[in-house]
This record gives sequence, C-alpha cells and structure tokens, in this order.
Amino acid sequence: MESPANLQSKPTLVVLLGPTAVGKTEVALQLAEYLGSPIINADSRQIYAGLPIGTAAPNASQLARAKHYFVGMLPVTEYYSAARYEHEVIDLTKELFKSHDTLLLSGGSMLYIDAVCNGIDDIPTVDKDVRQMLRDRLEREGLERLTAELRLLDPDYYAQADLHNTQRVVHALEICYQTGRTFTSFRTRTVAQRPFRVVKIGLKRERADLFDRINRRVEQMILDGLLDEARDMLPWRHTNALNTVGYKEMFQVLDGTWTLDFAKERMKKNTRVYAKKQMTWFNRDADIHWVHPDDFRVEDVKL
RNA sequence: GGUGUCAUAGCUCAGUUGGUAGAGCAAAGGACUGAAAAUCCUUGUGUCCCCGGUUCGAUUCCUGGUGACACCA
Repeated sequence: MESPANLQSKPTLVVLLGPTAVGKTEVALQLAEYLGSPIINADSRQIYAGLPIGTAAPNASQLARAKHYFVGMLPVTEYYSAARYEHEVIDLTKELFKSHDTLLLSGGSMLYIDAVCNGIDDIPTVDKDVRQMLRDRLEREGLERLTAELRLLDPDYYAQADLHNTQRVVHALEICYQTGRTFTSFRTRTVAQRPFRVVKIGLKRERADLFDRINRRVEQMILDGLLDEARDMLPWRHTNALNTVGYKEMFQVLDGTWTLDFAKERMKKNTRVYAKKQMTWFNRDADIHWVHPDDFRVEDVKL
C-alpha cells in the first residue's frame, strides 16, 4: 500500500474508454473542460491524417473546445505501432504533468491504452528488409513452412503461439532473424511503473442501443462523404492505416465490385463486430469504472 | 378453378434408399505485447408446414389440408 501522502503527490491519468460509437467524444470534451486537461487520443486510426469521416474523429468545433493530441497528425504512409504510441504518449505526459495534475486519455484502442498504462515489452523495431524478406517467403513458401521454422528458432514461442495467426508467426520470425535471439527472450511482460495513477472510466450501453447507434452513424458517414474520402485515399489503399472498417468496404464500391448499399451493410456488420471485440477486451479489465453515457456527470468522477 | 413443383436453423439451401439432420451466410463467445478499426480461434435441438394413415419407428412413403411459386384455363 502506498501512503496517502504518496497518493496525493502522484498526478492522475484519467482514461476514458468504451466501444466505438458509444459516445466517447462528447463525454471526453466535458471531462477535459472539467479537469482543465487536453485530450490525448487513444484511437489507433484517428491518429492518421485524412480520415476524419471514417474514423469519426472530432470535428472542428469539438477540436476547438479542448487541445487534442494524436488526432490527424500522421500520414497514412507512416509506420506506426503501439510501442511508438507508448513512447510518444509517455513523453508527452512528462511535459504536460508539469502544468497539470490530471490528464485525460480517451479512445477505444485497448492495446494502445494498455501500452500507456502498463508498458509494452522492449522489442526492436523490424527493419524494412527483414520484413520484406519474410513477406516474400510467406507468399512463396506458405505459413506452414514458416511455423516449422519458428519451431526450430523459438520452441518456447512455438509452443504457446497461435500458429494460424500469420501476423504473430511472421513477427516472431522477424525478431529472431533480425536479432539472432528468440522472440521469447524479449517477451518479459514486465509491468511498467508509471509516475502517475490511472483511473479508468468505461462507457457502456445496452447492445441493441449501441448497435442502433452504429447503424445510424454509418448512414451519416456516407451522407458526410465517406466515399469521397476513401477515393482520395485510393493510392494508399494497401497501407495498414487503410486496412480499416469503412475504407475496406468503400474501396470495393470504388472498384465496382460492391454496390453502395451492400457496402453499407457490411460496414455496419464489421463495425458491430469491432465493438464486440472491444467489449471482450474491456471485460477482463477489472479496474474499469463503468457508466452509461447518459448518466455521466463530471462531478461524480472520483480521482 | 385445373395441373405441377416446393415447404428443413434468423436467411439461402443440402440431406436422410424410413432409424429425428448439416453447409454457407447471419449471430454468439473467446484470444490478443511493434499491423490492434489489425490478425486469429471456438460454437449448429431445429415443432424438418399442419391433421391423419402405413410402419416397431415417419422429417423421409401415402391421403387430406394450408401456404408459396410456375404453367394451363
């Protein structure tokens, strides 16, 4: 147990989270105004520039209500990761805590939030060449050959990895090749000690209610010009940033393979699936204080 | 009105030479450490349209209904 004095002396990071379309943006603004804090975005796709409609990023008037960080600041062509996000956010909080007792982080990307709250293992960033080499080999030789190789290079990880998950298998091999060490040796899963306390507030709605909001928001995105936004991004459609609900479906429309109506329904479905995946992750985090957005009162927030 | 075809999971359909059934999609649950709005895993009991008949046993065969579709009047 920490002494009360220590608790007092530590600044606080308030984390506002919840599934997509639950109503985070408005609550975040109220909280930011109440706490006198900027908003540090924790939505992995809102970070990119040029995707305001499809990622439901805050609009101009919302951006004017509070200083926002990590919104629309990264070209879609740029490589990004949870680890880089962790470092950048931690650096930012070091600066901001000099003038704030409390900061607000808001978003729905659990891996990013977890990286900030608990840290992420220090694993080298993979070189372009190594990545390309393994991508080529994956294409030519297939996943089975690579998993067989992983068994030799890192038997421990092989034993516990999801061997059907191409991303995981390839990444483990990338690290083995690049470093000459096992991927496992980097996976210490040490929980970082942070110089701030974390208070997590989760926004939650009845599933039917949330799904209804998702469906309506998709319709609105289309009216707002999502198709044109996707058209502008066509040259970068194969980047990771655009491997994203909303854009994937719009690209099919632009290719002429799907009708807009069909794409809209797929987009709704994929967004619902995404919201469910978010909830699955949230459910195992016992530190989250849940509240319905309609019942949220900033005065009730206990710090 | 007549003839024919069809009726099976939320949807589209397969199947059972008579021993109560299974695919795709949808849906639900889960995993997750440098791609995370990504990637991956798991899950199928349903009056087999209804009443009766034949049969040890009918979702399957038969009579009669009901509904849908097609063709003929």
